[in-house]
Amino acid sequence: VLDPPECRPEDAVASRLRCCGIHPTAQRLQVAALLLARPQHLTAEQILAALRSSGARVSKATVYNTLNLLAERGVVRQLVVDGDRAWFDSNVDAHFHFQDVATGQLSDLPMGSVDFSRLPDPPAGMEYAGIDLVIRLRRRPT
Amino acid sequence: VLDPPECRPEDAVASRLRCCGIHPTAQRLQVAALLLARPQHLTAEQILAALRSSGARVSKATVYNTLNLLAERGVVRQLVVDGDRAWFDSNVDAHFHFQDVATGQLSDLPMGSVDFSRLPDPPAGMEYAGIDLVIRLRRRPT
DNA sequence: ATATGTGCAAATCCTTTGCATAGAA
DNA sequence: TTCTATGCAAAGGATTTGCACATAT
Repeated sequence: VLDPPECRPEDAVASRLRCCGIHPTAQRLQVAALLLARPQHLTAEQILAALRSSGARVSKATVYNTLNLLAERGVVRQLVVDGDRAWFDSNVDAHFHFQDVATGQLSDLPMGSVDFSRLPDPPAGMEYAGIDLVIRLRRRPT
Repeated sequence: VLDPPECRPEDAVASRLRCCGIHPTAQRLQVAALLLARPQHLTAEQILAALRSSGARVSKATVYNTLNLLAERGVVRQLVVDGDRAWFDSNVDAHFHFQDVATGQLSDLPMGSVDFSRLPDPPAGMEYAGIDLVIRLRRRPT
């Protein structure tokens, strides 16, 4: 992945937003910086709570707006693994997930731990837009 | 898959429910018969609408209750492919899905069209509870 | 000025729940 | 009876939306 030339390397997050044509406002920077801080999966609610407890002044609407915008531009990835809520993943590279069915907890599959020896051709006139693989886990009975 | 011995082959749907310990009431039979009629993916809302337009007397709550019950007992399978709504799949055998990202439409992957040459070991103390694979599709640009 | 963000609260949408009634054993 | 299922309407929770205000260029 190459950085576009117009990308000046000042603040990493800010420039990453600018690169995608996202105006880096205070709230957007806070949301993005929090989520992108490390590989993780967070819900909108978790992000809102974390920002507020760290003293940030952000509204719920802005958190949602921002996360949707970031996901749309490919800065983060939105995951749908259960019907309850959306998870936002700071890792946009191709990777898959475990989910503990009891707790809902998500974790990344180890890199390279999945390999397809066969995948279907897309139906006529269609092309792949992505592959979502979720391995559901339960506690092993003793 | 063997039919339990106490399963008399009268009405197929009714006995399938009884086999799972589900009391086959009128509404449950209607919901199950509609969904199980053929391999398909339907939402609760679609099922409710279809039943009502065919003259059935069912409430939304009962449709949800019934679908949850059927899913719990393994008669149907609940799919979570987008955050908007749950889909219920009449096919409970292991299989995967295409989803058209534009329309949300689901379809089954051709049987045997996916093969894993490598899958991760479950984390310590955990075991596989299932694998959900969704291949997102978009219209191919011309 | 003029475009764009932001916040708040209300609105939506899907799904669940509480409770009184209807039905089955 | 006694237990279970149903219907209705209200509740719930996540997400979106409308609109006035604040902000940045």
